Parts: sequence; C-alpha cells; structure tokens
Amino acid sequence: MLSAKKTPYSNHLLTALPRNEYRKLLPFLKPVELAYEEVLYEAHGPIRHVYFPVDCFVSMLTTVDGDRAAEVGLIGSEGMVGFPLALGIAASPFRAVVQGGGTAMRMKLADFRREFGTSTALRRELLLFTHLLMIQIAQTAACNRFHVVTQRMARWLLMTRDRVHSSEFRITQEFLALMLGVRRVGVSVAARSLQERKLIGYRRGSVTILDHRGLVAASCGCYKTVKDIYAQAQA
Amino acid sequence: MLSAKKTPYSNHLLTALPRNEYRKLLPFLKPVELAYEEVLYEAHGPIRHVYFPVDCFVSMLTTVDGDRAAEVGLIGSEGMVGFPLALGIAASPFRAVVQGGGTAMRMKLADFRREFGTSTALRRELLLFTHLLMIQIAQTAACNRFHVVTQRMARWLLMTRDRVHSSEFRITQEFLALMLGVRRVGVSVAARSLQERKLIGYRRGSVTILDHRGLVAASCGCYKTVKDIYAQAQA
DNA sequence: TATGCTATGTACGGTCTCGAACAACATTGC
DNA sequence: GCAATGTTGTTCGAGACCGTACATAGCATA
Repeated sequence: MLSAKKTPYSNHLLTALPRNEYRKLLPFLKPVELAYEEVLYEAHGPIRHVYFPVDCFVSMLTTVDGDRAAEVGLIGSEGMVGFPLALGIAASPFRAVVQGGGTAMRMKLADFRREFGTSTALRRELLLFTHLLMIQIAQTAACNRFHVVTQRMARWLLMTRDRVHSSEFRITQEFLALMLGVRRVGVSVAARSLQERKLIGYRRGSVTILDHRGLVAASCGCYKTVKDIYAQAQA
Repeated sequence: MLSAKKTPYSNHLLTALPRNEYRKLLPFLKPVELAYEEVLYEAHGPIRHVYFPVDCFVSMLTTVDGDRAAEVGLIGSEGMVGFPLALGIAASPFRAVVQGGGTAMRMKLADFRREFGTSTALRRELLLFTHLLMIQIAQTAACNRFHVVTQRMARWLLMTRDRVHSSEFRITQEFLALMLGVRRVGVSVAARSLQERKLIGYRRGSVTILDHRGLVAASCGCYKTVKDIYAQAQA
C-alpha cells in the first residue's frame, strides 16, 4: 500500500445526488474491496452488481480477432461500472477489469433497477455519465488512429492519476502494453523517453508522475479535450 | 441517382414501435431530403432536430489536434441521428455529416422531447440503439489500433452497404480517406488491392461491391462482430 | 546464498503508414 | 476545340511499430 490512511474521496455520482435520494440508496450500497486485475464483467457477460468506484478504477476492454484486446475507456470515482443498465441493458459489452485496487460501493442488480426506476436524479446523473463515457471512447478511437505510443501513454498515465487521486500508482509495463494495445517493448521505450525528460519516474511495477504539466504537454490533446468536457459537464 | 425508384425501406427504429405509438409520432415526422456532405450537427453544437434516416446515412466525426478528424460511427436506417437526446443531452458531441444523400424523417427538438417523455417504447428503442452505437464506437477504437487500411476500408464499405441497402454508392477516395483518417494515397492503394482481387469495382466517385463474401473475408472481424451484435439486439 | 520468477532493457529485419510532390485522366463549362 | 477543376495513380525517403529473441536486473522464497 502506498498510503497508510484511507483516502477521503467518495464516488462523485453518488455525492452529486440530492441528500434525500442519496440516503435512500445507502442501505443498498455495500463497500467492497476490489483487487488489482479482478474481472468485474466478462465481455458480453451478465451484470449482477453495479460498482461505484471510490478510490479504485476500472478498465473497459474490447476484444478483437479473438485474442487481442484494447482498452476503450477508464472509469473511476466519477462514474459507475455497469453503465449499460442505464440504457436498460443487463449485459456488459466490454470486459471490465480492475486496474487500481481499492474501494467501491456495490449494489445488487435488483436493487439498482428498482432505485434507478424511482430516482429521477440518479437517472439523470447516470445518463450524463454514459454520455461522457461515450465521448471518452470516441476520443480513444481517434487517438488510436493518430497518436504515437509516447503520447498515448502520457494520456493514460494522466487519466489514471485523475482517477486514483495520486501521482504514484502500481502498474507494470506489460500490463500497460495490454491497455494501449502495443508491445511491451514499445512501452519500455516510451517510458524511458518520458523518464529522460524527467516527466515520470518508474521502478519495477510502479510509476510516479514527477511533472504533471510537462506530461500534459507530452501527451496528445486527447487528455485535455476529454478532461475539459468531463469538468464542464460535472460542474 | 443510381436508382430511379424510391427504395421501399423505412427507418427501423420507427417501424419497431407499436403501431399506436408510431401513429402518435407521425404528425411530427417530416420527410426531408438530406444532401451529400450536409452537416446536421457541428461538434459540440446544438441539436435542433432529430433525424431518422430512411435511405441515407450519416457519419459521426471526432476532431483531434484542431483540424484532423476521424469517423467514429455510422448511423443509417437502424438508428437516429441526435441520439444524445436519449441521454438528456441537447448538444452533439460529434460532427454529424451526411454521407449517402437521401431521405430522412425529421422531428423538431421540442416535439421529440415531449414524445420521448411519454413513449416507453420509443425510450427503450432509443436507449438500445445508443447502446449499440457505443459498441460500434468502441469497436472502431480497437479496429483503429490493430487493423491495416485495406481491412478497415473493406469494413467501411460493408457497413455502408448495409446502411444504403445498395452495393453501389457514391464516394470519392479523398472523402473515404477523411473518414478512415488516412492519406488519400493509402485509400488509393487499398482500393486497387481490393479491385485486383475482384472484390470491388470503382470509377471516379463511385464504388461497387462485386463480391460481398469475399469482401467480408478481406475485412477485419470488426465488421462481422458489430453486425452480429446489431442483428441479435434488433431481432 | 542460491534459485526461481517477474519485470525491464536492447537488438534485428520487416511492414505499414507518413508527408510531399508530381503525373495522368475524367468531367464540366466556355 | 480548350481550359479549369476534380479525381485517381505513382514514386520517394523517413519514421513508427511489429514480431521475435535474448540479456539483465529486482524481488521472493527456500
């Protein structure tokens, strides 16, 4: 563990609800510890619980050609894993894998459906979040098309930082390569490039962002574009 | 015009509605002719009308780095342009450009909002479509990462065929390059490759799919993956 | 301390795509 | 007919990334 104390952060979707609606949900929310690499949903698999990340975050992966996979979206405390339920779908189109281990608030499918049906505020929040996630995915599509590994890696590190609320986090180059859909060698080279520019530091299995602004400059505009849209929508 | 007669096709979202709900919408639906390259929404621009394509189709484009753009999704008669309204958002995150000119049913924003609020079936259909579009966008993200121009071009041609319900359609290599986010030269080479394999034919500004199955084989699996998901969901 | 296992570094030739420039051809209007 | 415009074909060197293989370094356990 990198920090001894629990982070004071909570889930943004929940805290944005009116107080009485939030109270109404509380009995059905159960804090759970999610472990690194834990699979919450398989691709096309059933959604039995929804998760509101608190200090962890989750990758959404799409598979192509049977085996290869690429990350299409990242969900942290700004959202909910299980968003397809907001569209009335109880199956996850993507594989959902826990990246940064930590706490999340979990709710059973049946409870969620009932509360979702009765809470206008929850519906509004969740549909807005789904909209934002869609934008993130679309930006990833364009980003994958135009930007080089180093830029995409910088973007990923920044997005992760925003979701774990920490400049240091555990991640191996191998895993990062899986997320970015490139060879580990590519990550290795990109990481060294960022390190030589003193933007990040890394040791076996963990990365530290040393120069946030520099890293933003080294990343593609996709980071800032999406972040600004999120910030504006959730203001 | 490639065909003298009007196609008998209609919009799937509308025809899937219960008859009485469809009748209720009819007074507010106005058929309009959409022209090639017409811009329905600017990126981040307001949505003043929604469009249910009948025999035309529309590209959703995301901009990066200020100028470059890439297509992230294609909407035809299986859906509705203006889907963000289903999520309660009246601004389009993407630029929406008419690709294949033709007919669409248009509805004013205020009318749509009112009907959307009262029709359970319309809500369900639209949310399902939004879910499918999300999957298409995510698949595009992965596809952009892993597949070469020829495969992606084959996929695009097949997706377009499905949406215009015709094996021949007007498209220049220049425009196709914009959609795929590559140079025109890349499209030129890919097109010739497909032509030499007798999968497509093309002349100045128009393409014909000669061998559908062969083209599917030449495309990446992304085409079939997404198509199967659409087919299953709309069965 | 020795032994594995995991994580990272480095090297190689090959392929795809890039940006740029120029040539050839088709279509339209004068 | 000619000129202007729009569409497609071809070439060049450069760069990014691929797949693969092998070497080194950190960490855990016995």
